[in-house]
Order: sequence, then structure tokens, then C-alpha cells
Amino acid sequence: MGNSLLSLISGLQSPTLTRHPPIPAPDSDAQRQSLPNYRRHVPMRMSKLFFQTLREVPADAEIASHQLLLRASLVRQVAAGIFEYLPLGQRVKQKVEQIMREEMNAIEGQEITMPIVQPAELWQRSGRWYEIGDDMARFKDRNGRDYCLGMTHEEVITDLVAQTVNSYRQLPFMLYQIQTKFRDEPRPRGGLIRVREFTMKDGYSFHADFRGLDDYYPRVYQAYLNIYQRCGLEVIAVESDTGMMGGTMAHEFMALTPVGEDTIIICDHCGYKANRQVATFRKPEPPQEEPLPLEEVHTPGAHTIAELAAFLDIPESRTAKAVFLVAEVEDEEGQPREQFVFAVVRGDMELNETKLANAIKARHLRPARPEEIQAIGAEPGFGSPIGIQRDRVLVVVDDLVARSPNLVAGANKPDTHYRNVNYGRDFTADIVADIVAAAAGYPCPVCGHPLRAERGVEVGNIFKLGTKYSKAMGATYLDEKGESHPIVMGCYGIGTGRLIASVIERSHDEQGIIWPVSIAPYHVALVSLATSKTPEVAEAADAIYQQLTQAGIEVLYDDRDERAGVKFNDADLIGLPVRLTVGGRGLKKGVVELKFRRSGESREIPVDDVVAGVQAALDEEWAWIRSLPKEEVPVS
RNA sequence: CGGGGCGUAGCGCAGCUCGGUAGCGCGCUUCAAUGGGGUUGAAGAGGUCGGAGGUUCAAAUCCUCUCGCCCCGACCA
Repeated sequence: MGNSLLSLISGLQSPTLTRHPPIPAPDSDAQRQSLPNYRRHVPMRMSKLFFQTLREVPADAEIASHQLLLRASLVRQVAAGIFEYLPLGQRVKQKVEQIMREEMNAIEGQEITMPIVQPAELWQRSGRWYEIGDDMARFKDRNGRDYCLGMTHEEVITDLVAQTVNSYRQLPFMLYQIQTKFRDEPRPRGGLIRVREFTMKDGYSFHADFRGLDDYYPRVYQAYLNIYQRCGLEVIAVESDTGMMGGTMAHEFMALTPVGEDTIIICDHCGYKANRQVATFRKPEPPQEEPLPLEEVHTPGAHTIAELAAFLDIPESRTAKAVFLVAEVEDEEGQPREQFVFAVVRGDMELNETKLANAIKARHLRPARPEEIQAIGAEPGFGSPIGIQRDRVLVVVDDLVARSPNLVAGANKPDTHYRNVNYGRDFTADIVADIVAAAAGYPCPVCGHPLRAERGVEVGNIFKLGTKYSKAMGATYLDEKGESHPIVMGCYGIGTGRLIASVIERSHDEQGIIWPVSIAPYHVALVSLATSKTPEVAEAADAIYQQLTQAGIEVLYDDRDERAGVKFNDADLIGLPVRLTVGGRGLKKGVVELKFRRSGESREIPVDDVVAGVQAALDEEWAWIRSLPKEEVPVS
């Protein structure tokens, strides 16, 4: 790369630049006014482009998008989860960001820029300085003051709004930015799917009351759907966890792909869909039986539900499973303290820790250590709600277990279980709630049809925040009666890099990327097959390059002295939607070849009418994007 | 943070078991031929073998420590 960089720089400075045709003058007064000193679309010859496509797959890249981002020379990794965008990648990023900008402006968003480096004081006021662990990068300045790198901007923007807004007359409004965030993730992975430093479009809306937020929220939802469609990315929106953010409603936008980190539960019949963290399902009716007498049974070596069910020759659904956790909860004074939690779910089902955390209003959950389990009188592997030190344990029982008669459960003694355990008679709970994870095959909570599970990448979220930050940061306003109220907030985020990676995951083939025209780094790959013996081909290609550029078409002109195969392979790898091949063969017939990257369809268009032919082809690509299915915004 | 793997030229890798002057392919430079799907030949440039310490006459290779990167899991405001 060093050599090519040097030649690039020297090329820019040397008189050899003049061998290229001069940049054509703007062809209208309007253009002249809007483009005073530069051209909107920087035309590019590949002989001058800073890039290096890779034939071989970098060993560190496993998933398709990561491999292709590197091979097509869009990005380069600098450290774990930290990337640089090269010129081609930068153009994609800018196009995505421009789409986000336009859609945010369309719902009256106003763009601002907030700092990456933020004073600790703001985060101390919200409390998150103390709540957040190592994910936040912190440092001191030369005077010893504490700072952090912004992971998100609720604190900064709420402080800004608190200082600016006094009256209901100033509400509502939405501010957004496209800015770098840093989260020191424990494990970055998957190229741009999960990184530490990333660019995010984050928006925040401010309303006088919840009703105002409720009215605005669907508009953001719609704007988000517009963004994904315009980027050529199919997503599904799912309900998501509001967690400890104190909000009332949240949605995530998921790009379905097997490399995704989240699981989404979908009903094909009625359209129900939700993040697995919050998905519910219709629980089966427990058998109608009279409670039988409690009975101890020797079960040597049966540590797991599967072993237990096999040993006793009963279905797993007739067992109860104990899960021991330690939760961090707030006591009456709002101080954090650890609480031992004993969760009971039916043996054939999985505990959903998010549901559990919400049920007990816990900040964090972690698995209990064996010594902690024994300290409350339980036996790991044979845990039971019967015979534990009840006063030291918060018992949470799934509602299905509470309704199921005569289950088999542990006895808190090695190699021993109880038969005919019945809720109410043999044990009680502090809380009975749905704490079980939905899974594929379970009945839909709405219509009862079997649910399906898919993997997805979260490419955006929208969130009704409420007043958590406005209260903490003192963002209040006076209403018509002169009464003070906290401002009601929503927040809305999309990660640019993750969106780009998701597009590639869903749109590529063996040869390379297949860009949607809307975010392709250029529209047309103009491949010249000129050789030293066919200067007329080079002249024709140059002329076509000029015509297309003047017509406002974004052309990446492959004028390199390379073999046809090299150029074709690079064109496929980079994946521009339309490839135009200028060769001696076609020129003799007065045509050039136009090939669609997506469909592989190829057609010959007359040299004399190249611009029209290319424009027609690009129109088809734009039409394809508009034809993508788009979800409806649910009426809330 | 637990488990696994890997650090040797820009990229992909061999060499390490059994210490003895660092190799291959791609890419890059120059020349020639070739010229519609990664062409061919010739000649070149390029490496503190991740780092530190140790053992040894001698360390890419053996030992100790350390740093980095990838994957699985935990975590994910």
C-alpha cells in the first residue's frame, strides 16, 4: 500500500495530471451557483483511487460482510472493534447518513453535533457514571478532571435542553446528530456488526407530556422504515425490552440474518413478532389432577432435567427446574443491594432472565455461586423451593408452574427429588409471573399458531424514554398555568456501520457485494478494455466517462492497465449496480455492454446513446428498491 | 471474565516436534510478450519472526512473563 500511496500522492502533484481531460464546466447557471468550487459527485478513475482489493480472504474475517468489506477495500481494521473507512466505504457511509439526515429532517428533526468527550459531571448527575462499568472509557484531563468518551448522548442533550427550554411554547422538538460513539465492548465481533467505536445517528425528542410523545413516536417509526427501505434493507420491527431505562415502549428494527446476535420470535399466521427478551406465548393448560401426597424419591446422579425425566420415565413437562441467581436491586432508600433469587420454571422450558429482571425490578442478574446456593439451604443440581431459608430468598415462580399439579422437583439433598410437588401446599412464591422464554414451536400468544425463531441484527431502536433523564438533569418547563413539569423524552438510534454490514450480509454472492443503487459507492462501473494497441477504445471509454459524469451519473472508471479478468472481478467484488464494458468487439458494432450486478442480465446499448441506456438501467435499480416490501406502522 | 485458536513481508501460509545465516503463493516494482473473466516469462524490492527476559557457542524454533487479534460463552444502557 505504501508504494501505491506514494504514487498516488506524487501523481496528484505531478504534471501528469494534465493528461486527464479537464473537468467539464457546470452546464447550467443553477449548477454553477450550487457548486461554486467543487463538484458534487467526485468522479473517479480507478487508476487514482486509494484502494487495494484483496484476492484472498483475510484470516480474521469469518462472516461474509466482514470478508467483503475488507476484500473490496471499504474498511480496514485498526484494533479490535475499531475501523477506518477507506474512500469507497466512506462514500457508502455518507450515502447512508444522507438518507438518515433527509428522513430525520422530514419529521422536523434538527441536526446538531454533540461532543465525543464528555465531562463526568453530567454522567454523575444522571447516576450512570456509577452504574456503568468497564464499557465506559474514562480518563482524566491534565488538571485531573474526570471525563469519558460518549457511549450515548442522553446526558449531554438533556443538559442542553434543560438550559434552553423554559416554556411549553418551546415544545415539542427533535434534535439529532450523526456522531462517533465509543463503547468498550467486552467482545467486538463480526466486522462492523459489533464494534467499539462506531458512528450512530441518534435522535432525541422532547414533549410536554406523554401524549405528545405518543403522537410523535409513530412518525419516527415510519421514518425508520423509510430509511431501511431506501437503503435496500428489509427489516422487521419488533417490540423490545424497555429494561431499566424506565420507558414505556420500545421497538427494535431487525435485519434477519443467521449471523445476528438477537433472536426474534415470529408468528407467520397473525404477524406477531417480538424480541425473544420480551416475547410471550400461550401457555399450555396443565393437566387436571388432584394433588397427591408429597413423596421423596431417590434419584442418583440425576443432575439435569433430561437425566431426571429419563430416570423417572416422565416427560420433562412434569418437572420443575430451579435456577439460582443473584440480583442487584434497590432497597427502600434507593441503595443497591444484592438479593438472592430463586426462580422456578417448568423443566421443559427456559428461564428468560430479562422477564425475571423486570418482574423483580433488578438492575443486574448473575448466576449464583455454589457456595451461595448452599448458604441458603439449597443443593446445586437438586434445588428445590421446599426447605430453603425462606427469609433470605426471593422466590419467583412461573405462572405455569404455579398452576401445574404434582410436579417433580428437587429436594435440596444430593440424589433426591420430590414427587407430587404442588404450589401453595408445598411451597409459596414472593412473585408469580411469566418468566419463561418463548421458543420456536410454542403457540403464538395472539392466535395460537406455532411460533418461529429467527436470528437478527439490531439495526436501530426507538424508545419512549419518559422523564428519567429530564428529572435527573433538571429539564423542566412551565405549562400554561405556570406549573413546572419534567419534559417527556424519546430517543432513537441507528448504527451506520452495522446497517452497512447488514446490507452486505443480505445482498452478496460468491463474487462480491451487490449494492442497492441508493447506497452504492458509485452507480456505474465503467470498464475500459483498452490496450496499448487499441487507443480508440480508450478514447471511446474516456468520452463515455465524460458524458456520464456530465449527466450527473456517478461513475467509477476503471482505466487501469489491467487484464479484463482483473477488472471484471474487481467490479463484481465492489458490486456497483451497473457495469458498462467498453471493448473493441462491441465498438465495431457501435455498442457497449451493460450488465446488471443484481440479476446478471446483460444488454447491448448503442454508443451514441449511452447516457439514456445507463439512466434507464439505473431507473430499474431505483424501481427495485421502491418495490421492496415495507412494514406498516402499527396503530398504537 | 471463562473456554478454544492464532501472531513469521501488504494478504494467505510453511518452517517450530528434532535450535545452526528466514521460505512459498498472491500482491508490489522494472522489462518483454499477451490482451473480453484474476495471462505468461525474466529480473527485483520488501521481514526487529508481536514484545521482554531467560537457557545456549548459537533461538522463529526450547523455557518464563507479557501484549495483540479471532471464535464460542457470559455481558450488551
